[in-house]
Amino acid sequence: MTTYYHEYSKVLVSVDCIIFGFDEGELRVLIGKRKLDPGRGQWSLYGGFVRNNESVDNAAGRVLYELTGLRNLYMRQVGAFGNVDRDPGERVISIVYYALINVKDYEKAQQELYDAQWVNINELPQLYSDHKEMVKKARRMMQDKISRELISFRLLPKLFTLTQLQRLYEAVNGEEVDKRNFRKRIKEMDFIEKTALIDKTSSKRGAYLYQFNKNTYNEDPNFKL
Amino acid sequence: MTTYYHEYSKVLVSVDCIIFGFDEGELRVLIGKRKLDPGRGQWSLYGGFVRNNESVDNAAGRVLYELTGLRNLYMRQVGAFGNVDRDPGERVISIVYYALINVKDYEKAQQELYDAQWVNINELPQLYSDHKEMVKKARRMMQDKISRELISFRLLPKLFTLTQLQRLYEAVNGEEVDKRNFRKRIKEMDFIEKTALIDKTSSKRGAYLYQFNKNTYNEDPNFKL
DNA sequence: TCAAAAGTGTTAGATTTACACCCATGA
DNA sequence: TCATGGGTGTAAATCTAACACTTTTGA
Repeated sequence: MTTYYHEYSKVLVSVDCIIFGFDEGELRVLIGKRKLDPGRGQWSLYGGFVRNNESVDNAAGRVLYELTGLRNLYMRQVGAFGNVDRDPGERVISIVYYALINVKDYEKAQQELYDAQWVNINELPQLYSDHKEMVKKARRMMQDKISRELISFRLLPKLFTLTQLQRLYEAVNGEEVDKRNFRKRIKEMDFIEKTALIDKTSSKRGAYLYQFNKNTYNEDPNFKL
Repeated sequence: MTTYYHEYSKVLVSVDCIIFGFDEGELRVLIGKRKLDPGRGQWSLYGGFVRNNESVDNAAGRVLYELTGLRNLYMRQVGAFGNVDRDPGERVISIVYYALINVKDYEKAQQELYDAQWVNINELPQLYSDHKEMVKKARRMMQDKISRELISFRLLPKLFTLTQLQRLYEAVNGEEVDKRNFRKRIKEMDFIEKTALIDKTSSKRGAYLYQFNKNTYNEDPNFKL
């Protein structure tokens, strides 16, 4: 082992993940009860320590995989939280990520295994340490991102109705929008394609199902959901 | 010392700073030749290791102070860079910040002490490790921020001309804008105040000097420079 | 007197917002 | 038959972008 920087002290580094899901018209976050001391039993984000042989991004990917059983989730870094006393146990610098998942891809079994709960982002209980702050920052960054890049499909099933898409948009931004104006904008986006299929789960008449076409979406420079 | 997490391994954490300045119509970054091995002599950002008794933010503030002699600089976190092999010496996770400084506040003596150089952001030489990537990301974040929040005054002298402000705007965004349209927008911003003073350094006729008034600017929700 | 930067308005086009009714269906 | 969610267009208002000439003054 090299020792270039031997005079400097090392510190524990963890990753914490805000897992966003969209269900029943609500933007939700996956949280659980903390399973180790200190703070055992408190509501908390899912996290883990960064290992020697993995990048920080990979550590986050691993934690997400362990929890959800899903690989290659859409995931972005929120930033580092580094106050000296942020963790009551010992000094830990935490690097925070958010991930977007389609709740239907996430198995019940997996959820029960970790005793994970989906909670409406506006109704979060108290969370361990500075996790609430992390969620706040993640939400802001996700809002920003979702309006600039085509990522909403990560939160939706392959096929979705325009009403679902609108509700997602509203849940993310925390404000309602006009149906006609919303649909007018969507109609101009070639990468949101109407299929011939009809969904009847939420109305008697039924609503057309749409899908994203990532090929048609070539980093459209004017994209703005 | 508590030992809650004794089974997990620790790692070196550093901070690296992108210091932005604006001079002669150019957006510039402060870099220097690396003074320690490995990589001694290569162009590099300024950085330092996070100590046990300081938050990560404070570590960045300290590094900035050591280098520039200035306290309470405007500073924002860019994010964590955590690839396993990013530093050729030993594993180091780096947390990156950018800072904005008014080049006139930065003393020559201080600059010579650290052998620091202002370099046009579009003409950077090769930089140590992943520092070039850090600059790229910092620039994108700064662009975003400067158009949403009143921070440009951190890069300008107290008094400035509208042409200077426009050049700053153009240097940050990398594209020219129409003078009349720009000035029209500025005129609507109450927190940019015309003074009675005239600056004659850049033209025979002279240009009015303006100043920012932070009091008038109450987090204007519609701000968009 | 002239070169160089400062300063100043108008208009066409594009974008955004507000707004209300009919449709299809299963219960 | 009726309650429920799905679907559709137009007009006014606002915002954005393009564009050119006059002023001042030191060299």
